[in-house]
Amino acid sequence: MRAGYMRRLAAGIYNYLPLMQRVIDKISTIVREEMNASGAVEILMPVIHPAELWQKSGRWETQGKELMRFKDRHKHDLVLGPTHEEVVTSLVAGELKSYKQLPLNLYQIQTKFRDEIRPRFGLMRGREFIMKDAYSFDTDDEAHKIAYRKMVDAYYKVFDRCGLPTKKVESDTGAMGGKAAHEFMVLIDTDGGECTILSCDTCDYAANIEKAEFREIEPPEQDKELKPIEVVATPNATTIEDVTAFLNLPSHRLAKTLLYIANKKPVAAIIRGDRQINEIKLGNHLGCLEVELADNETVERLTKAPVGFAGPVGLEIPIIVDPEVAVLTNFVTGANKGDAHNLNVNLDRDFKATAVVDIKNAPDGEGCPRCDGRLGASQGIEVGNTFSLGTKYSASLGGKYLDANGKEKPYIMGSYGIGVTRTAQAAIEKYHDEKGVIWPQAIAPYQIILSPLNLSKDLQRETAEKFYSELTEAGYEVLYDDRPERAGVKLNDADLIGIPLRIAIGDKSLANGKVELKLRSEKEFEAVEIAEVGQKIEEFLARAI
RNA sequence: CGGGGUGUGGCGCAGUCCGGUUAGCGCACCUGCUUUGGGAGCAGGAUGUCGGAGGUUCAAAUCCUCUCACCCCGACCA
Repeated sequence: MRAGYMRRLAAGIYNYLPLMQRVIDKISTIVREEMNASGAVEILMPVIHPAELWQKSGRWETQGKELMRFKDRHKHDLVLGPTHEEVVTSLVAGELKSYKQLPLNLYQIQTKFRDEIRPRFGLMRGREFIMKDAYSFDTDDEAHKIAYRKMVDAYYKVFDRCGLPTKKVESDTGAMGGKAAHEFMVLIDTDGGECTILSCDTCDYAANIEKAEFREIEPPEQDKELKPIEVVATPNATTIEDVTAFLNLPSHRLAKTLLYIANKKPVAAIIRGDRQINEIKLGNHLGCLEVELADNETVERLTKAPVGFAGPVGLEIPIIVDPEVAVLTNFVTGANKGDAHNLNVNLDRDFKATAVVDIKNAPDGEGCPRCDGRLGASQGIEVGNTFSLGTKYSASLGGKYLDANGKEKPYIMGSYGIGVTRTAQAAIEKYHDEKGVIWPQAIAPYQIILSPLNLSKDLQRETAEKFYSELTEAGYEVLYDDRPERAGVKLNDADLIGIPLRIAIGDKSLANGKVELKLRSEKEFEAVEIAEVGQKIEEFLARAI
């Protein structure tokens, strides 16, 4: 980053320079305070994990290539920890034997590793990042709910204190497993978000697009009577746009057939032409973590037609149909023949569905699944997540306690993450202008930047030095720009690094016994009598984000 | 994983097609003088295994082979 906060060392791996280190420290402190207040206890676990733990939980396989693996000199498989469910469970399994020792919540703040397929967006998706991870252990679901609630409350407080109001949304559990999950999203107006969320305009339903459901919708206006199937020539029309244009039909009267490879077997997914496939929903239905679009060769082998003309009629592989398609009549599909489509296709009469399940992204503007409201899409950055894990890890890693009746039971667990470096990045993304960053004061590296505009003038230098010692004495964090640079350089740099309050000391105001206070978030400065600066600082900072 | 691209002082680039003096330029850096309220001017100076290995050649940043690293796009198209 240009402002001197960090430097890239390798793809997705960064050095944090002094300013960023202070920001990380501020965020960590807030996180620590709120975690401690919620009753969680800080520990520190190793970065390197033995592969056995990951093999026991099954994530050695399911985490796939994202897991950083290596071997030591004895050829033992080791892992650089991306998260610590396995380690914490095995730790607690050795310590906790009685229900009297529960509930328990352990957390740590530490560097994590994920070998992202494609690191990008700086700290958004790095291969190495700092995360706070907490793990709760409870006797039963009721107790777990209380622990979960506490974490959620603590998360709202953490992000509010950081100046980043968040929205809690439902999310997919992914490779983490377990029962339910939420993500904490910072909403971004511009297009800086890394994922799309849908939220209801009436109730508090909100979900990641990976997970979002919506109310069943009415089928579009269409024929009541089933017409016989008809093959039409559609030369070179391989995309939905081509076919709608060629046949002069709306795209929602078309059904697109996508061929996937799931667990090494082909499967067809059929959704309306105007919808987008949701591979996570499809994968969840099929019971696998990753589904992959079939390559062109496979498509041609299965459909006996070039890519672009796939259809369900005559396909001899499992066919998953989206409910929106199931209610269509006389729709259009590929004909499994080059340059041809089928008209008037109907489910059940012309082909059988292996399953009818929701496998599409929830479209913008559709009905909320919980109330009469409408869903709207917005961009967000995920800064925290919470998972109800059930007994997935405790059962596989021997995490058991004795209950009041002397019976052995696995703990009910939860896992809770806050991306510390990503929170910093989210703040930058949310609060910046063309000149640079505008930090919320709670996580700014310094509260005040002191900028004497010409250090070669004795009066300016002496005034600045006096301010620096007095303000520091008074408990403010002050960055003193004592570089012998020109005024323009210093003022631009001050804007760039985004310290909330700037005190400029220059001849113009100093001649009247004044210095200039300016908030980074505001346009105008105010010349203030030197004697009144202390009081004015309070007023200014109270106004800042 | 597929496609494209780039590696040359600290940073950004030119030179490569068509091999041939001492490998240039801008910014940054150092010294001096002037300047000093929104990214200063002049003068002088330092800085390079041309990503790496091998090869062709009298001669390689330049041609050939291999390799490494990084960046961008795609992998939500049927």
